[in-house]
Amino acid sequence: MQQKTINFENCIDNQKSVFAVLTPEEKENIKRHLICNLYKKGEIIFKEGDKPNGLICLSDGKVKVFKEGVGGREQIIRMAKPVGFIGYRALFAEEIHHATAVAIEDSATCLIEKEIVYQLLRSNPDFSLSIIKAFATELGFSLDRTVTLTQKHIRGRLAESLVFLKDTYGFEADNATLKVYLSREDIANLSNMTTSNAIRTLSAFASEGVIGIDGRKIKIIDLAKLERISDLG
Amino acid sequence: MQQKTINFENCIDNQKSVFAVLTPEEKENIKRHLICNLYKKGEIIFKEGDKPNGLICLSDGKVKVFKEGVGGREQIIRMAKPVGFIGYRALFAEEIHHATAVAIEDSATCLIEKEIVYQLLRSNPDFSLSIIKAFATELGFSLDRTVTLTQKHIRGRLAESLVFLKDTYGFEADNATLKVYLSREDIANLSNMTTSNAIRTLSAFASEGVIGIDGRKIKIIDLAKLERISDLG
DNA sequence: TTACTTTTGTGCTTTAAAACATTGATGAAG
DNA sequence: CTTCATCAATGTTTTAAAGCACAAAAGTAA
Repeated sequence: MQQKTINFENCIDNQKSVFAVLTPEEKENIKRHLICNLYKKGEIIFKEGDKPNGLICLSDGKVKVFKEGVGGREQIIRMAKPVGFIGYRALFAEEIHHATAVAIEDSATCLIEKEIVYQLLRSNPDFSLSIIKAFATELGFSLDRTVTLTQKHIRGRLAESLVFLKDTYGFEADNATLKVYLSREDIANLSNMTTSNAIRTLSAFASEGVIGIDGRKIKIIDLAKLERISDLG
Repeated sequence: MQQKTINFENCIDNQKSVFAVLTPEEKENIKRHLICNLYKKGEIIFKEGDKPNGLICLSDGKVKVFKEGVGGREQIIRMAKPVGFIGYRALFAEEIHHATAVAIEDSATCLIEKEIVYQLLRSNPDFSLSIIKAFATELGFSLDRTVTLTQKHIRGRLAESLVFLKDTYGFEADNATLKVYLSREDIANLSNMTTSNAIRTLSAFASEGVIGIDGRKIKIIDLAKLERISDLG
């Protein structure tokens, strides 16, 4: 257990989340029942086969969610940031988890029990509507991704991943360095390629002046060119 | 316009659909407002960029839904059968369509206007819940598919597609012939491969005695073996 | 029918990406 | 500081799948 102070309530009060449509009373009720957890970098939050027992909100940190594929090869299907949710698909499908969530840096989560979530869905139509919209949007991303992961070539896929990481986590203060530090293997698993190819292609991008590399620090030097590589496929 | 008589109400009364939770009055109200359409084989029902104006139910026929990828290559993301819905993702995400739906045989659809759908979502929590569950399940399929399409080899992907077609459309009276007749190109677009490779691999399966081919008629001879090929990747 | 287009089937070539092997960094643990 | 382990980098080989070219078959329309 860490000593760091985390504002767990940020999950509920965030104006962009599905909770924005809740009444103050509903929010208070959730807050009273939050079950919060801390995870160290590398720790598993849930894994394939686990039964979901509530809606997990990532309050602080970063999390990768991946599926095991053929021969144990993992495909990263989501990168979560605060304040976002993880594991909700299995919860609402009433299935066991089909993916594994691992903290890629020290992280904090809050869990809202299943019963409370369903109670809200039944009592607040706006909440249901925002969940439906969130799922429909997410499904759109997933389908887009299926097409790009299968059709783009290595350079296109890697470029797309880098742009995706930028969009998700943004830049450090220098306005160029990606605010997320992944291993080459994770970058490969996100982009559907082998680790060697991720390394090779990152080097290629660096020597072309599109990005800068310093260990796990990746600096985007020419975003327009990176986007062009991504779009060309 | 065809003369064939279609029972359009099957969309609403189907016990397995999301409408099963509606009251008789709600169902009657929908039925009064149904907008029905007939499409000939090959006709477009909606295309990428169109604005959805309601929930489309496929009442009769078969429909493929695909996205245009790199270089215009199409990836089939859904195969719809009666009684199922198409185009609902864009509707609920409040986006334009990100995919195109084409009838692969003469088909009939009913459209439930957007306003009526949203009115139901607001008034009937069970309806919302079943929509949420449907989306969560669908997202699960999509994520599974992303992994198999990217990680399995050609034989595995094709075998998976054939099993998928069997699960979706079932068999003819002989209990072996797939009850759907796709071009080799469509089979390829479903399985993320080129047409030549689909043809080649189908021939290979046939000569191995796993399937039988007679034009577009595909007979599954050894389902267990086909599933094994699919699982091995 | 005939002509024309589309679809299917094959063989051959090329290429992108995986697999493998090895070495050099980097970093944590004793 | 040294040792061990993980991670990154790079070159080489192998292979799966795409690309291409062409011929045969099957639909489709005039």
